[in-house]
Amino acid sequence: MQEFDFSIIEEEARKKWSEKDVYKVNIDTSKPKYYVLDMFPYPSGAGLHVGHPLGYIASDIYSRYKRLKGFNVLHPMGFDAFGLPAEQYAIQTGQHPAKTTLDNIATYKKQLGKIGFSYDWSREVVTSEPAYYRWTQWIFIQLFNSWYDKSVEKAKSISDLTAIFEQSGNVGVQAACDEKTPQFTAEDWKAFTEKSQQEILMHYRLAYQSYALVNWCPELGTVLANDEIVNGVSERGGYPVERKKMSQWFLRITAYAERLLQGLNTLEWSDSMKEMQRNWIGKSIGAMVSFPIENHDADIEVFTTRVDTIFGVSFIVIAPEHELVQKITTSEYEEAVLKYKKTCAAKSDIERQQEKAVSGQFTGAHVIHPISGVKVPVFIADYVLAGYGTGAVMAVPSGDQRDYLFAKKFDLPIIQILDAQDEILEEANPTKEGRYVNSDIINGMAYQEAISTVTQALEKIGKGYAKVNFRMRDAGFSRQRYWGEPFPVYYDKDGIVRVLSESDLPVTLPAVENFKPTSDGKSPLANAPEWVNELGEGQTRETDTMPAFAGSSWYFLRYMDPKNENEFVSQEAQEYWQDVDLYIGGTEHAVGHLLYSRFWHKFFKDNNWVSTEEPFKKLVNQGMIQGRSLLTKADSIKGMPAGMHIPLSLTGPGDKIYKEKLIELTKADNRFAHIQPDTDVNWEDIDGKPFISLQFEVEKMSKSKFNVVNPDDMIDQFGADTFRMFEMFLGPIEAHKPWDTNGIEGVSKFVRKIWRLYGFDEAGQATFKDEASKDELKVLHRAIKKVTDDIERFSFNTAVSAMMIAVNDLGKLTPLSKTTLETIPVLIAPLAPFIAEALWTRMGNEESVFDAQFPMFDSKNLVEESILYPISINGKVRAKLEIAASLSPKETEEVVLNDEGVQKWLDGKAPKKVIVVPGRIVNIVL
RNA sequence: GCGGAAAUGGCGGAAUUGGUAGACGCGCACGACUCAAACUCGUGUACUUAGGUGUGAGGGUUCGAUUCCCUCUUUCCGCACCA
Repeated sequence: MQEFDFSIIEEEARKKWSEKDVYKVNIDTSKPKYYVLDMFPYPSGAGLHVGHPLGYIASDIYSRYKRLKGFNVLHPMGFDAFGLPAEQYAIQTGQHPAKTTLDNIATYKKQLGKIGFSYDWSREVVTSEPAYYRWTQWIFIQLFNSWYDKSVEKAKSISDLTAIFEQSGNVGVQAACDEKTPQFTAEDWKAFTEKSQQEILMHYRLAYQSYALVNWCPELGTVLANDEIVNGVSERGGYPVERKKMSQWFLRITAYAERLLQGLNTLEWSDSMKEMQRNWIGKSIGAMVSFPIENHDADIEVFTTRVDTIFGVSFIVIAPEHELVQKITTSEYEEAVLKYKKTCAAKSDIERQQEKAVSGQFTGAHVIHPISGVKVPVFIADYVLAGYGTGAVMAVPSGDQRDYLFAKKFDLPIIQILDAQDEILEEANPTKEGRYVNSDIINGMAYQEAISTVTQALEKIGKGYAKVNFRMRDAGFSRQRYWGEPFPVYYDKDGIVRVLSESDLPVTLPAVENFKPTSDGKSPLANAPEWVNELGEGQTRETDTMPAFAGSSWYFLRYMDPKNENEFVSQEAQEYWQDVDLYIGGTEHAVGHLLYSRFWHKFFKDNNWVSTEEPFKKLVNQGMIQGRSLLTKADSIKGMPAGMHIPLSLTGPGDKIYKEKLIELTKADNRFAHIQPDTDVNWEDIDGKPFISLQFEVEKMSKSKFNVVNPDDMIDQFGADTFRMFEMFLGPIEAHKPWDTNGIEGVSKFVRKIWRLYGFDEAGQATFKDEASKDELKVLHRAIKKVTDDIERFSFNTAVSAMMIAVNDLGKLTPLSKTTLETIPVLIAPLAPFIAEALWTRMGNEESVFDAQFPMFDSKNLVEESILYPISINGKVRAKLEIAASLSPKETEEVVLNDEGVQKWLDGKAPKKVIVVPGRIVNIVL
């Protein structure tokens, strides 16, 4: 009998696949298309650990399955190669990021190759290659040359807009634009200088430049997008972030806010993922209300979702940074207001969030209630955020807890406005129930009526209107970094912003010697003056670069037509491949990449460059594979309450570490250099050899925790098929689960059992019989049904289990029939491609197993007799009993309805379906 | 605080539409092979004294609930003074 050796069959299968170019995919209109996409990785220096391939294995199983089912499957892979780590590494080592990136890509491809993925590598995309990023730059130019027409909810060319301006100015234009855009007539427009015209157009462009408060990270020397900041510090590195006013590029994603929100309803994404995007977009329906300022010719505008509570307003609060603060503060309060503003400015965002104490300052100013005419004081307080709504709120202490606390502290009136509001002596009651009281024109009304009555009253006097507000901000698109796409932009001698023409693309990154930002916050590209000035005539290039999400916002389209030099994707390729049917990746991109991609895709749709409104139909988020760390207990080492991570190799017998090994570790790892083994450590056995005991913990895999498992080691030891199936076998694809190498033996055994079913003789011939027995067919078809169902519903762990059961059962029936032996390889091919190909070849097939047809389940094989049994009650046939397909007939020999069941049934109250088991009910179809 | 997901043996987990709870694997125990061990193979393995009890806790709907509804507890994830 020929022994199973995974290294031989893997080699053999690889050779066959590459000779036959099995994974090459082309447009084929005779077959339905299916597009399976992985979130492409950032090629970091650390390489892959066992957590990374989880999603790739799942997508590979599904695309192989779809292919065997007759679909033309697009399953590409590439690299998201621009980004901060490569640049940080370059600063530290002086190595060019292009080189380290290429090295890392080579490592990744080698690792991915071992696992046996069915990628069509001829379609590989690397975002940092000029042939790719020229199209990223091209898309930027298109965004720059577009505006958003709200009247038709669609992006249009900027030349359409200038035509309108020349005709009739901007009065009738419903555009997504800067709210401070001045109004002008056609005559005004024509009289403007070109520079002024360009400045006005900046208020409309979908890619525009603006001075704005941005998130500046001094440590990284760059601006960060909102989603790159976590808890007030940078996502990468955890450095503090401050607000700074800078000239920056932005993308007008807010124009698409409503469409991005509505589109979510059409997607097969997890609820939590959609909810995260909804929260980020943050739509709230409410009203704008203007409160005229006493003794000033100005109003304070507030946004509120509860305009019905307007008669409960007892004061107004504006953010300390609000632009009216200086203007309205009376001389009496000037000093106090200034002092308060200073204490607020000194606080970082985190401090401001953690600070729960109520604080604020009266400005001395008052506003007039627009309906009741009551005089109301104006305060500043940092619980009102400058960045949301108008940076001002109307305070209703009876209905809002923050307003309530503020009113208590400053001794302001708390007005009950609804009869259902009780207990407002203790806290605010935000109810919408009951009838309004103390509320002028809406007394006695209910919520809905009150809202519309107040809104209409405000509209009539020009002091308010219904308004939808979004929390989402426009996306900052400038980074002061080297390793990113240069903008196809320059400034002419008059300082006017110009984009290059398409024929000038790509704008390639210049060679620089210093990758650090300049001390005044300019991008490292400013260190290459020749490049900056090479256009001549006093023209200078933009030195900022694009953020990491630029290249990843459209890469999935490039895979459709990766070599095209004339278009970013051809019409033909795009019309065939359409969109991504299945997208697999982590949840960390919930509001970054996945939102920006949807935004760009909608922009492309407006221009008819793509044919779908959404890029990713179905999204599956793979969970994290956690590592098992060994660490010291809380009280073992002074100053390390969280415990100290210990490499497994240094532990003694049992879960403990001896003194000499710990000293070894403190010397080898400078993170622990401060530990004094004699004084800081509570040794457990001073008499014999001192040690401290350790505990296991399940946490994220990371080098610093010594809990990383390398997939290469696993594959060398157990083979790729075993590795793939074990990763799936760990649990549901979407769950977080700990890696436990012990369990891999079970899967390894299973692979060897499959091999043994073929009973290979000395000559490598399988032994089989002519006819399949009924038992054999039953086992086989039960497996076909279960594996098919499980793969369809992404339950790959149970699909592996189903195959294990089948192989165990078939093992008892050897020798098997030829039919069975030819079916098995195709059935397991998605899960274990190498052994599948090996067995397929050994059954005498020239072509690859992936050119075969996935086996069809035939229910005839599952039962021996008829599957319908009549049931009679009182001599009358009332129903037919259907045996569940997976049950064998003998299990349903005795069918008895219990008394209550029969009675309910006779009363006509029986459920539509009842399932009966031995001695009980199985499945009654009425 | 708000939103989302979840809680099942010693462990990872299964139960697809409300129908035999604990599949499959690990671990453990016993047996076969072996001088012996490892490997491999086989058998058993939720708890429990017969009876019974069991899917985080309590209640409800149902002939029947791990599954549906209500209340609560805990864990993970996301957002967080959003007016």
